[in-house]
Amino acid sequence: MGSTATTTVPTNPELMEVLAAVGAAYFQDFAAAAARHGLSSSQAKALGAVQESVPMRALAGRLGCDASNVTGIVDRLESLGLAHREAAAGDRRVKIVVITEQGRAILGLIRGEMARTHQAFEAMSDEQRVALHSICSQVLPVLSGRAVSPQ
Amino acid sequence: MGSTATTTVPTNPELMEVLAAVGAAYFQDFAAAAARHGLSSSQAKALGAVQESVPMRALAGRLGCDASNVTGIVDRLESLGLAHREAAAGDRRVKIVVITEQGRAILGLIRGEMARTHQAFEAMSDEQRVALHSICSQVLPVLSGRAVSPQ
DNA sequence: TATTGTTATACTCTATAACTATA
DNA sequence: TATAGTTATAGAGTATAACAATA
Repeated sequence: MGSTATTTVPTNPELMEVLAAVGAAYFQDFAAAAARHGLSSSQAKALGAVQESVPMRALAGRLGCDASNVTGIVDRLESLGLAHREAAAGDRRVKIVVITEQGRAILGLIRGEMARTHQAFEAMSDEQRVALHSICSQVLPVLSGRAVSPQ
Repeated sequence: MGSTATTTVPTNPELMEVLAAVGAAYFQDFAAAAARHGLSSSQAKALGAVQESVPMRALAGRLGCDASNVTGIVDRLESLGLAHREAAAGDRRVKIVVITEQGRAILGLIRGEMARTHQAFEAMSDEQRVALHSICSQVLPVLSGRAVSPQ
């Protein structure tokens, strides 16, 4: 296939539109897969963020929310046996969130069951996969505010 | 530039990771810009979804939420003078949400003030813009469940 | 004094169910 | 009977402020 039609360079608004649509669709697929395992999208997102053990405070940073919210989210993960709190070595104030084996298993299931996402990926050529990954990797530091500051 | 390093084809998990990160960063940029204008991200998303007039029920579909939520969201847009309800011609049950001039202006401001997003786009080459737009457009129908059904 | 985690509070988003007015 | 929109209700996410324990 590969159309040879006019390849006009898309404008910022055009790019924003498709990017927003793809982001929303991806998120819905994620939320639906999480819901099938009894997790809200926030809980599932948190589960993904604790694949490596992390203090409560740092987890709030990763999730982009206030630290007070993390208490409740981790409470629920803990009550479901998907993660637990451990005391930190040096500082008795901090608690470290550690994912359990069951938590890791559920996380793998959720990711594997994002059917539409996998379907979308499988519809892509190798060239497209390489291009998408490269563009996202390049754009991410700027978009997330972790770019090298200008000047 | 353009590295000639090993261009390994990324796996599904690798693609999911960068895509999720880009989507989350984009959404945060959007929510922050909306908040500067006193709108929650849901309200701003709804505002973007009514650029063309749409019945309440259809708006719920576009936002991917239950119809009962739309009442409150449109209530707030209406109280802010950003949209209003109109009676539909043929069916007296349906109400059509219409964006106001002020609503359109605020929407334009919000989109224009997504600084990180624009910064990210401006860091992209024309080739990358074309590739990203084309990939997103191709992938969107599958990801959002509007693909041609197999069989 | 500052920091970590928690609790209390309030607001928004969300889904479910029941209601109304139309069809 | 079915549909569009609303209302009531309850659960979860979120931020702010205040608190206890620790640094």
